[in-house]
Amino acid sequence: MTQRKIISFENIRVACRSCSLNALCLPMGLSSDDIEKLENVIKRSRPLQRGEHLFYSGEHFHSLFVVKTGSVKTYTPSTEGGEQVLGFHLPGELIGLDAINQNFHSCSARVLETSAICEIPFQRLEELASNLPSLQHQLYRLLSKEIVEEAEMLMLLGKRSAEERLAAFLVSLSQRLGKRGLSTTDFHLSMSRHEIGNYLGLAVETVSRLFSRFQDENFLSVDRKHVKILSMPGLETLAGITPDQPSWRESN
Amino acid sequence: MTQRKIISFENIRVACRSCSLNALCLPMGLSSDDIEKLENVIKRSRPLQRGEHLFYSGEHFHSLFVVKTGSVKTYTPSTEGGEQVLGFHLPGELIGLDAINQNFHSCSARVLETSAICEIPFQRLEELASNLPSLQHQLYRLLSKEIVEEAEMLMLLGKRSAEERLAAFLVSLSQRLGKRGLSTTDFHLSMSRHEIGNYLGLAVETVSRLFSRFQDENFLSVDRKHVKILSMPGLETLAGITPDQPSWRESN
DNA sequence: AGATTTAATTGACTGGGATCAAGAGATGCC
DNA sequence: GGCATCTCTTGATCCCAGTCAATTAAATCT
Repeated sequence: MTQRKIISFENIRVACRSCSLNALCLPMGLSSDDIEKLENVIKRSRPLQRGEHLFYSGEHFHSLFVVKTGSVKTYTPSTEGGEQVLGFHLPGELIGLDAINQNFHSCSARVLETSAICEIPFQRLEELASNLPSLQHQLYRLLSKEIVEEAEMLMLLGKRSAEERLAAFLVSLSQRLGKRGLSTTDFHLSMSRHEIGNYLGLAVETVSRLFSRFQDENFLSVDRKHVKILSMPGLETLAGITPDQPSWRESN
Repeated sequence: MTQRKIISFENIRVACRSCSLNALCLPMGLSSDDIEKLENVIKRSRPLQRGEHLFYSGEHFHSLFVVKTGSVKTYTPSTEGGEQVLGFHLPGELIGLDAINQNFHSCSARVLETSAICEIPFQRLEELASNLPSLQHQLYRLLSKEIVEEAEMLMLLGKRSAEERLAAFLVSLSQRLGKRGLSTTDFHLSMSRHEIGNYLGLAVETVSRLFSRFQDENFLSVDRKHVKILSMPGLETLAGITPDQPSWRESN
């Protein structure tokens, strides 16, 4: 079930230039020449199955990872089997940035469904970035973006009600799927109710009850892990989204 | 009260090499030569008074800031006067990393007491980092460190009780003061109860009650903003600190 | 296909912490 | 100095969401 990690017996050369994610992913905004140099550094391994880990908390840090297809959750295992889910990661998202600090991973990363993953040896990336200012800047940006997103999450956990949290989660997920060319109103949840609750600081039962209520109130229809959003404006209102948010929040 | 920002009419050259913080701050681990190059980039302005801002949310990003003396809080102002406090920053800590992402500050930074601040124009820092791999790495590390710290905060807000939150806050503050050569058991809180509560996702009244209770139970004595910790082990227990934490959490 | 385990839903109850309210100190302002 | 404002403390009450418990529905195993 929780098998050991990537055995890269087959390091396929990655072609970022022909990858549909390159507008969202690390190569975002780089020149074609620079992307080519980046490709030489990136490795791709066999697909991982649900339950496999990219890395474990405490493990030595050597690579960052990017989801190519599928989804991944990151979490900090706490003593006594408990855990705190830190995030759910969709295609194009970079994982492992927390590990640069101490050369150890401070969280674990587990695949939620069969997923293809790109691996980026950090030292080689760092060397490359020294010579490519635009890549260096892109890396700073991605680190900074993670900080901003976690800060938004702090706000959610510190100030918002259960209803606002789940609504905000669904709206945010919908937007992220949209950026990847998928439906914003009709999608599949790759994580369990338990994991959603853990992520949002809520009990499973609360999450379940809220799904039922959102359905009763015709904001969405839910069948097991399949969600159809029926009223996005309604959900946004529940999420307490203030439409005065400046446009710079929209990016990537 | 909320005056506009730093008017650097007097850009004193900063001498990081003779600054007592250089073991904690940006220069950490750099060679003396590299620190000298860094000094050429850093500006210092007149001291700021309580209530003045380093920057406001939404403002254009040009510089990072480091607290030299005093303390600063960062927060995201939300609609209707509410706010979420994101952090309290002590000498040697870098502020503004969230702004790299979008070239806008996504939070505001306000001085809690008269403070000296070093300003680091980011573009010049970035250029310098391209040529100094150790500085480049240090920057990645500091960004990563912020991510780890926010993740720890997510855990606190998502899973811990009010008692655990306040105890953890005090233990953490004590440790950070200790690293700066100050007393770990006897210190002054530069922030209000309200700000502590906001930061920890608690009501002011809850914070106040907990201070009283911790005092009744002889874990500490508190007089207004002055705190004396009487039983650090006791507080650590309240904080739910598992002493099995590996040593790599201890750094900086 | 049937047995076992795990995930999800729903109901009943409880409690931690928010909210409301009042009073006591501080601090700032003419 | 004295009035006003803001901060902090303490008490009383309430309610949101957690916990406990039971049922149903899926997924996994053999």
